[in-house]
Amino acid sequence: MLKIGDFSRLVRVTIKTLRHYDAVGLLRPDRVDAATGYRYYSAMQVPRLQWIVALKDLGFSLDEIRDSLADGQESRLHTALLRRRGALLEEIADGHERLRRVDAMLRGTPAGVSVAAVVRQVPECQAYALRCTVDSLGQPVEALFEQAEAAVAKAQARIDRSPFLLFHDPEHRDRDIDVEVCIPVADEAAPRLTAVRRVAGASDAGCLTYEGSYARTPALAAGLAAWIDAGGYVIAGPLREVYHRFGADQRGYRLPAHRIAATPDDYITELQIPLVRRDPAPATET
Amino acid sequence: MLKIGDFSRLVRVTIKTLRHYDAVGLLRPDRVDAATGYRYYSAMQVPRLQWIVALKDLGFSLDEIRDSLADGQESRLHTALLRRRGALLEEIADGHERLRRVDAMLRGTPAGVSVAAVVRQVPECQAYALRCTVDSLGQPVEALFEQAEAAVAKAQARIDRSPFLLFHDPEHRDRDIDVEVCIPVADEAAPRLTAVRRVAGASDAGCLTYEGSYARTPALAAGLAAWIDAGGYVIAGPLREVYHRFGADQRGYRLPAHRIAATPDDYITELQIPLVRRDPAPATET
DNA sequence: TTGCTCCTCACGTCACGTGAGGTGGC
DNA sequence: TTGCTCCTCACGTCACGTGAGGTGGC
Repeated sequence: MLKIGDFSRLVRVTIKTLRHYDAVGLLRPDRVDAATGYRYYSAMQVPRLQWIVALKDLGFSLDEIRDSLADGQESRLHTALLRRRGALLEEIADGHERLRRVDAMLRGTPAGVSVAAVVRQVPECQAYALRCTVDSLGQPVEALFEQAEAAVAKAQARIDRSPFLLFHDPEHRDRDIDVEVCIPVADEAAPRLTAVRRVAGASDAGCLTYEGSYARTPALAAGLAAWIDAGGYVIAGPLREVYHRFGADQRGYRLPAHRIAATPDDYITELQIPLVRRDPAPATET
Repeated sequence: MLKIGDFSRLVRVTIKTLRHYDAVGLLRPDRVDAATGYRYYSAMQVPRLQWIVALKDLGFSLDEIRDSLADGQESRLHTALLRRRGALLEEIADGHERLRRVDAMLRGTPAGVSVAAVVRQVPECQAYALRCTVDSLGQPVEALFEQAEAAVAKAQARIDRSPFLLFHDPEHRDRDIDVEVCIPVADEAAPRLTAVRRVAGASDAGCLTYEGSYARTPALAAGLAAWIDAGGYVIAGPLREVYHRFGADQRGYRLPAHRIAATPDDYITELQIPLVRRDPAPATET
């Protein structure tokens, strides 16, 4: 019989932890003195505690450990280990993904550059999409959006996600701008619509959200371009203009109220540009 | 100006989280109505929140994020990202190590085998070591331990870790057993002693702790051998017998009281055998 | 007016760590 | 007897989530 301090030294687990395992029923002392409350452990309990420590190091919760080590449940332990194996593979993949992102951010934030735009991931989505060459960004684009919203509304495919405009033209020549109007739709609604396609996301996109009328866009787009260049990035896909909150004059759409702005001052718009690093080498070696 | 619900939808962050960020001072609303307490956000706050989300996804704590995003502290962000990069590399290495261990445990616990012994890591250590060929495990080994403990005590190098005996003989022929007596010593004490060496650890060792006299050892060692075989392991190094608590008859040693057993019934001993998997292929593919 | 949104407590989560304040055992 | 060990609350950590109970605004 070992007092808690002796057992603690033997297995190199703190007294507090042993008391906690007693409290949650994970490892009960062999005997507890009724008068003093002193806990007495047996050396026979060492293997069980070693299992607990080993499983905890693998990332199991104490509840999972209790279940896995239940008497007569060896097969549970086996399946729990298999599940954990899968989870570990995912964690490792996540780690690589984070490493990629931290490297991207290191490139995007050379010490001293102000934090105006953000590099982040933009998810892939499914959208009702109309691509067209237009001669101006005003009325023709608006007409395309009204047409698209009408089709989506008719199919009851509208979801509460912001519509956006893709600029396929790398250079904005004054005439003949190649744009694509996109309305995100629900996956299950796709069969009811023609002209639905998957719009690719971007693992790194420079993003800039602003409030107010579209008159601000050109200046902000120029600022974003400068920021991209200063951050060591190169543009890797079409610019996307995302309309988070927009004109209520377009009444044909059935939209939730929070999507509708009463005046252009209340518009909320986001510019997103897919990026890749100019120099593909990692920022620092360890 | 956006009410919290609108801002929440815009940035896809829950209202609860936004309130929490307000409470901890990470992202204060642009304006708070004094009468109603309503929070109002501006679209200008979107980039900051996107930074917060991006850094949180990388594993930063909210405190670290607040520091990293402090005005005029762009260099802090840069150094924080560099630190995080190093931490991520470590996390990935840990993930691989855990994966290796979970595979080892999957091999060590075929469904249905009872959990008597444990596969775990045994750390490397520095020890005062006397290697000798003896003709029995009784008196000659005891004499070696007394000699070693005396030397260690004289150099004041004793630390509170269990001494152990290594069996270099793969087969225990009746005569001429090649054993090594080891007393762990502190790193900084090494120069004051001759016969100190680094004793290698094992990344996977079959471990079995028991209480009582050494008469139990042969039966338990045989059981351990059977368990190893059933688990698909092969012995990969010398057996180690670790004396966690042992005879008080050896009075020459200056030991903490919890190391000394009054009777052989109170001895606590552990058998450890380095192992490798018989079949080096992973247990399961995902 | 109804229903929706917003508010502020207060408590729960997870695996313990950190005292406070008191007692048993050599 | 002193000092060491052990005990039981009770609260803190971290980043929110989950109600409870109540109110503002269209």
